[in-house]
Amino acid sequence: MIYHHIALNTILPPLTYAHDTALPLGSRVLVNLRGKPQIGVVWANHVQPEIDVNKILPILKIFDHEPTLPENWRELIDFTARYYHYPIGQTVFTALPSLLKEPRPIESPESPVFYTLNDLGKQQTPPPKNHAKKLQLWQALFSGCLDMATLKKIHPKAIDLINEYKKLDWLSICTATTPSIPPSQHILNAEQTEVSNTIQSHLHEYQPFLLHGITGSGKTEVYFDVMATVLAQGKQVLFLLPEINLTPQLLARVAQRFPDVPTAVLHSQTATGARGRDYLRAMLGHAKLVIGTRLAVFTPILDLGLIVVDEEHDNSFNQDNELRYHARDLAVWRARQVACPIVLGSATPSLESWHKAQIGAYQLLTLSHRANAIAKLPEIELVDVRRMRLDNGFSPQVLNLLKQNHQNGGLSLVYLNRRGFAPALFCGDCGHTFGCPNCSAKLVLHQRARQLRCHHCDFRQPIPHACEECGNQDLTAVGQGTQRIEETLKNFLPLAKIVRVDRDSMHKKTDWAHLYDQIHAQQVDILIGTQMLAKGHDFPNLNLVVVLNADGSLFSSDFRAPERLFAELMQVSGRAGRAEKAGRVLIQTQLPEHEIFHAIRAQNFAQFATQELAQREMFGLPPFGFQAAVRADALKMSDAVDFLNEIRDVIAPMLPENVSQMGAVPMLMARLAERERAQIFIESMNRVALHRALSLWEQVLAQHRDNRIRWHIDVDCQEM
DNA sequence: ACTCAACTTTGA
DNA sequence: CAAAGTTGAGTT
Repeated sequence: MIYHHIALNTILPPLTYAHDTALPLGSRVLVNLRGKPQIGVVWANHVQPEIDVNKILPILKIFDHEPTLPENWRELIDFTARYYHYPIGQTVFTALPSLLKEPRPIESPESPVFYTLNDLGKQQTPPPKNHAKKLQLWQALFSGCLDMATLKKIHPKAIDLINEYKKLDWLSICTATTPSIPPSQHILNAEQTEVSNTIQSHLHEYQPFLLHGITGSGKTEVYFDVMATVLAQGKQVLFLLPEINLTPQLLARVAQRFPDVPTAVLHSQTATGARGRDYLRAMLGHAKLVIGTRLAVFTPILDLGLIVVDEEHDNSFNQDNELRYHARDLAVWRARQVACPIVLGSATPSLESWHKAQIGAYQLLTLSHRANAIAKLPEIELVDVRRMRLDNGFSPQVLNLLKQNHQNGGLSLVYLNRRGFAPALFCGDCGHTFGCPNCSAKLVLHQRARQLRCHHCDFRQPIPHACEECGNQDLTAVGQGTQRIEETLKNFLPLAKIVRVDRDSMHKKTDWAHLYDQIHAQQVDILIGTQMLAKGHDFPNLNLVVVLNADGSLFSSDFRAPERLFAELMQVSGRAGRAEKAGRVLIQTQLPEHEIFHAIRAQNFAQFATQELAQREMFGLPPFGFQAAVRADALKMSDAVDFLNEIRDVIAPMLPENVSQMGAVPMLMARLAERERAQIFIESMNRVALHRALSLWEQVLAQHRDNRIRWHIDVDCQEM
């Protein structure tokens, strides 16, 4: 009997099961767990059983005929589980697409077949010119080796023609091919060429690059130029991007630049079947280009030659529930594992990556000019609103400019990172504000839906007519949300076509396509939007950006708040002036003297980063020190706090040197979904020591089980 | 003797 | 974690 460790979807380490032969590691199997059949993955074989061999159950079913999950993927999972202090089995299950978690065999995708004209075929007369598509197809077969999907794109009846040519014995058929990469239509400028060449001189080794390129500097063209080389060598490329919203745009560009490259797309909204299929295509090496959001970092890839992480500073790469991982950091680990280059690109890099570039761990590459030579960086002006009477959140100056720009036929963007109508409802008599019953957040007024809503737990209630406390009927909406801004502007500029873009107005993919059509047809005068609109979108005519109420976050106690604000403001400013029209940016602020605005006005990331890193170094904060949070939640805050402090005191005497533990404190968002949350920070200048301390916490937490309290560990936590 | 929910243990 | 086992107060 051979004993195996099988990774299962539990918090337990892989469990022991028996089979009469040794099964290959990474096989999918079916085993009984507590009498119920469950899918598992073979994690080790020939193991010495640690429990009574009579209790060991047989493996019920082996999905042989299926390709096994490769060794480097299993190493990635092992590392992820270890680094983020999360059970292996559950890590496996977050890394697998649902198709592979189903207890039935999967048909692995057929090796794609490629067609090309053989010598006999090439001697034939091409189809006549009046059959344009037929001729195109013939030419494609003459010069390249293509699969059916690509051929169908050229000519919808490709199947019939191929069968006809096959009968005539004009074709040769091959099963593996390096895709043909047509030469780029786009000519890189000197700076882009230099950056691309630098990356390409490190193609077969582990080398992380931090590509710092200002907005509109053409980072994507650089990625594509390097990708072309890697793909032409037959190697695969993993391309990560922060949001699903951005995939269609990128895919369109990919389809144009790499029409013949088989591509896999992996994000949470790709359908189960398609995602499973693309996962396998990447794993078997059929898909050469693998594009996706953070979860795509777990895709097994047969022959990885390059990783690109676009907008590497973006927080969407961080998963903040269940398995709390950072896809950018795991991507760097993968690059090292397979010895390939990785390009982290951003206009406002994370201070972690910037610091690594400063100390030489990453190679810094810079794009300092806009790719479109006519496009100028926008001018950024601050509007000091401290002593100003604002009209529904607008300074007179800003309203004037919006009016002017509309009259001149320009496109404006009003940016406000707050959706809804107003962020709070306020009683003029007693000062009562309406809070969420489940969270420590104010309810946001949604005028059109006639509701108060909590943006954290989605609690909803109809708008009350009177104050809960004093019965006063005079309730006022305080502050601005995108809906209110929309209303104000519609009154102010009744002839302007105004479109609001936020989570409440954009539900479907088609909404985005529609918006793009409208903008390109110049049917929009003013866009009002949140973050959603600021990220990565390209609106050529946009020449005025207005930022309302920029500095709320500077009062926050989260040490990353300035970093986020800087990135946010650069991001949204960068939307302006992408084409020939010069761009102008106005930022309304209460804190015009704040240090951060010097760097913002100068649009100088390096200056900002230097300032900010000096601060971080002084306090031993990341990236100089390493930290993790242990969080607990309970019905009562005091239970959560006491629980954490109790465990801290148990650990204190065994704590490794140079690790420090703070006291437990309520989280910034202290109440969420009817539970109260506390956290304790564990910090060290030494990563290994920090992990030893965390393993200790894991052990002690497991011993102190208390079912009123739920807890988790968050390594390199991004939210306070 | 029996029921049900709260609490504890266990999984191979 | 989630399911099955254990316990014990409260019925019948």
